[in-house]
Amino acid sequence: MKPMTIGRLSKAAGVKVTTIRYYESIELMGEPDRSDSGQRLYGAGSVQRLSFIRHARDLGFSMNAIRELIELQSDPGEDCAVVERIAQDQLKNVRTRLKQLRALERELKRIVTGCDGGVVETCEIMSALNDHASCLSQAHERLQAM
Amino acid sequence: MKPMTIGRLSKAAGVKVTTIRYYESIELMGEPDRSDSGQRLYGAGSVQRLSFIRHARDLGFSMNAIRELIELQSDPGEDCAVVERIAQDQLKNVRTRLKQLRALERELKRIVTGCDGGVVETCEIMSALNDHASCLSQAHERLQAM
DNA sequence: TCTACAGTCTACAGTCGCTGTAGGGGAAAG
DNA sequence: CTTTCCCCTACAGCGACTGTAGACTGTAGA
Repeated sequence: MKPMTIGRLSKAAGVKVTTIRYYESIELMGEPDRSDSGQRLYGAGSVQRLSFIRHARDLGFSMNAIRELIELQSDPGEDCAVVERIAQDQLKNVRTRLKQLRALERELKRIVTGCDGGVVETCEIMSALNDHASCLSQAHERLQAM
Repeated sequence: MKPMTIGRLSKAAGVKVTTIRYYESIELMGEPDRSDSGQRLYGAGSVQRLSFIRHARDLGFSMNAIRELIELQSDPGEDCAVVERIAQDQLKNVRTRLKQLRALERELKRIVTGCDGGVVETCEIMSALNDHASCLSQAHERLQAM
């Protein structure tokens, strides 16, 4: 039950010290108590919250989504349809991204396979990059991070 | 054969004006000629180079990889093994990411399916985020953009 | 008690690949 | 000539952190 320093919290929750301070700065974590010398002191609740954040990040949720989820957590009586909506949205994002990446993989494989040695001038990969209006770019599906 | 302004180049290559200027600033495009009033003037070669960059970006290559590829282009006699290596690396990146995303999708689907209405307090999604040391986080495969 | 070293603090810059904004000047069309 | 668009520079901002600098604190061994 004794409070822990940021380093111990970091180990307990598997989140880097700098990241914890960052979460505090964007108000995802509340301001912790401080020791006389100004060091942050955390209780067990902080481990719980950080773990929650980490799990959600592991599942690809954005910070905004996580913020929403945390707010919902403090409203335990609320209908969980909102939670489900957020999770469904995330699942949709992942599936969209999967589709893009699969197209990417096909195209890259095709291009790489076309190369059978030689010099840069005649390299099929280079030609593909130069000339080929690939299905990807035609579809205007620019690669973007999630 | 007459030179074009940045706006025309933008349309010809399918790359935004601001992005072209950005590419110039990071020295991916050389400095173009200028009109008397200081407007950038481009020739056909610039369309070619921008298309190259765009195709490569569409395939998810990083700017650094593209920079390497462009340097290789000006060395047409070089062995294209380097080109192949870069492309293979990219394919490997894509496949790694695909694996991560597929794991993500499975996990998200599992979690979402567990929720069958009710209030936030008892919501299975929330419990999963709170308590579940998911296979994803165990594997320390943090989601990261490509 | 001294010393060494690990941990903590703040504040700010950098990452990537752009995008957006502010505040101006120049060029083409009616 | 006026309107409307295009172009210019310079800089801030995005997301989700990470890294750096320089100072202070806490702890363990000699």
